[in-house]
Amino acid sequence: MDYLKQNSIVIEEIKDGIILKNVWDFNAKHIFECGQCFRWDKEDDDSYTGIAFGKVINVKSFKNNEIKILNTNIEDFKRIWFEYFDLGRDYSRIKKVLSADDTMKLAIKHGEGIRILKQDPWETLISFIISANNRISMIARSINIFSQMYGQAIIYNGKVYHAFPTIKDLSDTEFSNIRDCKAGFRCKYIIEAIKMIGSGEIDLEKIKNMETIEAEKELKRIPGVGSKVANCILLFSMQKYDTYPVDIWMKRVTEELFLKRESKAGEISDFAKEKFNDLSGFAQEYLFYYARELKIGKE
DNA sequence: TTGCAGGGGTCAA
DNA sequence: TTGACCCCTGCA
Repeated sequence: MDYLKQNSIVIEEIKDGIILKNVWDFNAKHIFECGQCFRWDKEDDDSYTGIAFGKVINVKSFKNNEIKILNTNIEDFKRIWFEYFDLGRDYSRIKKVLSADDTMKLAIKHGEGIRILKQDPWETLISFIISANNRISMIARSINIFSQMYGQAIIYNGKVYHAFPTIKDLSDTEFSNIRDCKAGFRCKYIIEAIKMIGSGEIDLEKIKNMETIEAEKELKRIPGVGSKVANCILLFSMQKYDTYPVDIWMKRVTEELFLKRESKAGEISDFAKEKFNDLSGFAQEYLFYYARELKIGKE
């Protein structure tokens, strides 16, 4: 099953942006705070301003299934944001299937508006290398500094933002001051990753077209990329929904809600594969958000 | 004020 | 299987 659906979204152009109507299963807070992305900041009006694919936009979701996106137009929506927000997928159906399990039903209730973004694989790779044994606020900060150092400046509302640097932006860089981005021991991994992608030794587009198992193996050739980071890249930027990234939170929540015992990382991903199959990635996101909201497993 | 644990893992021994 | 690893925050 592919869970795709006929799109019934109505697009209306307004001054500085667009309004989308008939958008189901979309909650900005759930989407931007479920751990999949690091470049979206909450504003005072509960909207989120973020940077992706070299653009800055502001997104606000409303209870009546309307979404307002500022600093964009219909053309960019069709070209970039429709796919980025995975608007062609029927999350209602996914939730219905997963809700056959009572525990999942409860978790989904907390994050009912989660959607898995289709992010840029290159940016996702570097971002999740930085995420290893790190805190969210620190990860976001490092990515921001890294972007300021090497990425293109974008002005929006009188404020300067920086696009995540493309591999081209980095081609002649020395990286003598890479440590300024405060990524600590991960800096050496970042440099190695840049070299491997830049030289073509690793081809992310090719990996995206591989089967999940092969793709994970290939990603793990990059230093700083282990199982968890590889699975995040696969899920958040390569549409491999049969993945179940296991970090400390997923270990806690899976043990507490399903396995009812201590277990190893391998056991947890085996369990997920068995139980959720090709919806593992979606289940993972609902559970992750639920676990963090309720601090499950953390005494 | 200082000191120490620990955080959305990975690597090397 | 285990400890080190940058950097920073929270808390004693």
